[in-house]
Amino acid sequence: MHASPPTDTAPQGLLDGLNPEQRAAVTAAGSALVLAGAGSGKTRVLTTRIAWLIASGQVSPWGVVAVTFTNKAAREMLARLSALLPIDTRGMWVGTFHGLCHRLLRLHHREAGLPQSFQILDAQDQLAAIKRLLKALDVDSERFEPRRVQAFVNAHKEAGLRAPAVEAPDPYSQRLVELYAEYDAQCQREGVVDFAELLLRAYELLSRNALLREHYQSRFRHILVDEFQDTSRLQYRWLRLLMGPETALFAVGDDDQSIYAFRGAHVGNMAQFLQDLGLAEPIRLTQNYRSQSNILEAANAVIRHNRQRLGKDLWTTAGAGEPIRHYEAQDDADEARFVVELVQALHEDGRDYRDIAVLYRANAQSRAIEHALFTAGLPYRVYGGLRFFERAEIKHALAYLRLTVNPEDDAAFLRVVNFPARGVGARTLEAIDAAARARGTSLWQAACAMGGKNKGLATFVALVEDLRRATAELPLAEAVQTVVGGSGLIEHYQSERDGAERIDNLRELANAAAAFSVEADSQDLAAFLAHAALEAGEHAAAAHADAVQLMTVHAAKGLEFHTVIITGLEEGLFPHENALATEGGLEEERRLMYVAITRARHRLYLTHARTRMLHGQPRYGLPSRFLDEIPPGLIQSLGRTAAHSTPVAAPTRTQAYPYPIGCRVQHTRYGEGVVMGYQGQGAQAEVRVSFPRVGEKWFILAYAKLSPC
DNA sequence: TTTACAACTGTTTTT
DNA sequence: CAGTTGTAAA
Repeated sequence: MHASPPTDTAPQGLLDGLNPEQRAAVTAAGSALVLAGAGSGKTRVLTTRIAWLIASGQVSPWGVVAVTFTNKAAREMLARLSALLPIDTRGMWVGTFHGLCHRLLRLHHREAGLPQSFQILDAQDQLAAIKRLLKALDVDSERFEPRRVQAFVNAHKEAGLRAPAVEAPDPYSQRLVELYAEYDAQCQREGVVDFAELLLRAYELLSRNALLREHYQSRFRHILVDEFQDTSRLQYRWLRLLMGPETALFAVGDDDQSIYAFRGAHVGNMAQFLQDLGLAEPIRLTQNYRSQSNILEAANAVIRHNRQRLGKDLWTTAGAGEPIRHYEAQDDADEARFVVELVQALHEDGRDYRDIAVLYRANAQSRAIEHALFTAGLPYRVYGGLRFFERAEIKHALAYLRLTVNPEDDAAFLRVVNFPARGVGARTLEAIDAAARARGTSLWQAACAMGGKNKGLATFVALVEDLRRATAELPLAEAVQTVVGGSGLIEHYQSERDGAERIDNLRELANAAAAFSVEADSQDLAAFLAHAALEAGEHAAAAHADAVQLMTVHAAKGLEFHTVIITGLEEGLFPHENALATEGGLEEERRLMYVAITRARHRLYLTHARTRMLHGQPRYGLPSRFLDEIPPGLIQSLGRTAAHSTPVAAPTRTQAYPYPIGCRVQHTRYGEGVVMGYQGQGAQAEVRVSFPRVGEKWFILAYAKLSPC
């Protein structure tokens, strides 16, 4: 069980190639805080330290906890670790906060007051559960918007507060607190747990159960945390609970990359940590191994505008590199066209598509760029958006699966009791609900009791029982296949216009289950369902294909690319207007910009559009202040002409429309109006005109008798 | 009960 | 503009 005694050579070899600061961090005795700038080799330090601790016999793999922020980072850490050391990493506690808390709760579900096969609600499920609750309690969902209730519940759980502990100064908050309590009661009844609950429940489990706490405290000798600046107060308190007198906490973070305050991240944890453990100074890693110095200087210059920081400047031995290039686009379509032409030009120079990332502040911005790349025939891959396990058809299939594990799962029941439609409508549902309420049972039990009354309902009950029986003894992948096949979902989507992709996804679900059972060495359906909720599924198609990478700045954190294009640099968009209204919002937006810039190794392009379509309306934005914060000497401006001098004519290029947007035109019937936009090509092309009295109208360009004024 | 369509509304970032 | 919600008709 214990690691072999230290050998002189093995641990030393691990330190080869590290700079003095990195080495100090890896070998630090006891607890330490590492302030690791972007591209300073933070992940390497973290994994090397674990390897070094194990190889030098200071700890066994069994005594290590490593917490990361994303599943991807956890996987990467395990992969690097097993490359450094010949150990079996499967028993190690490496994962996200949510993943580790989930593990803890599964192991000790009884002590945590949860049923053995408790299920996890993702954000979508949680919202649905709240809507259902509001309806059941007959709450005016205009006054108590479901999203707001959800935010209220999550914010307080993340602060470690249960409903009775929440202060409610006014009647409105009082009602919210009541709803919080009701929501928790409903979850408890149904045996489900939301994301925030995973953390809070795990925290409470350890804080209330001294025996359990002491067990883990003496077991875990080294706790390592990645992206420490993104931990919440509760997460930090959880870590502290896990620490015994002999436990060392090694936290790596960068306050300049703290971009999740909106979700409860508390940068103050870094200072708190120093204070709690009596540490004087963090270990600073400031040498950057990623970017050319022009890029680094731009990043340093931007982040220097923030007041709230621990302070550090990145440096590099790399050369200045190319200037940063800035393009001012006419509108979002022009911006997208610039991206297309740039990608084509870079590719002709021999650059792989996968080396190029297009970043944006908000997901909605991807559409225009995707459209342009698609029509130009360029390969691209979009990160984020709807993930595999979040797709409606997958959630339906998962609901059937959940019912085979636990038919009392009301949320799953409601999701599929009438999907595909089998004649169980609102009325029947009301009756089931009333019966369940009267007898204090789950919807499923009520449905079973009144089975014969409604033919569709009886079919459904029989179906779920059949599936349950049929899958009881099957290995995971086959069970999934059986349920998907028996659910009738495939037949349903076959009759739908664009159901083909959905059917493909349903088939893919069985593959995902097979992959899971190999990877996790488990045939447990409940575990697979938890995996689906916790890891919404990167596993999208062709991760390794050569394609331009499209993602939000948030999603780009931790990644790096040869070339980065940051789009939408307009006031109101980046920095986002909503952020400007909140305390400290601007500084967080600036950190976001800092993260975006530091993703680039060699080339950085910045674009902004003078007008951008938003909610179907044009919007005018001034260039982002972040552009002004970059020293002018580092930036080269690309004029419109320069961009268009690229010989490749993008096939996306909007055809010549007769009147520019904003042009005043005369219509024979409605009089004078203003051209707002166009749609379609050739003979079907339509024009949208806004008239003072009648509002906006669409006309077929070829027929509308318009003349310029 | 289901379907079709009109009206309305809201849009930051996510484990 | 798109996704959701509500109302009317089949």
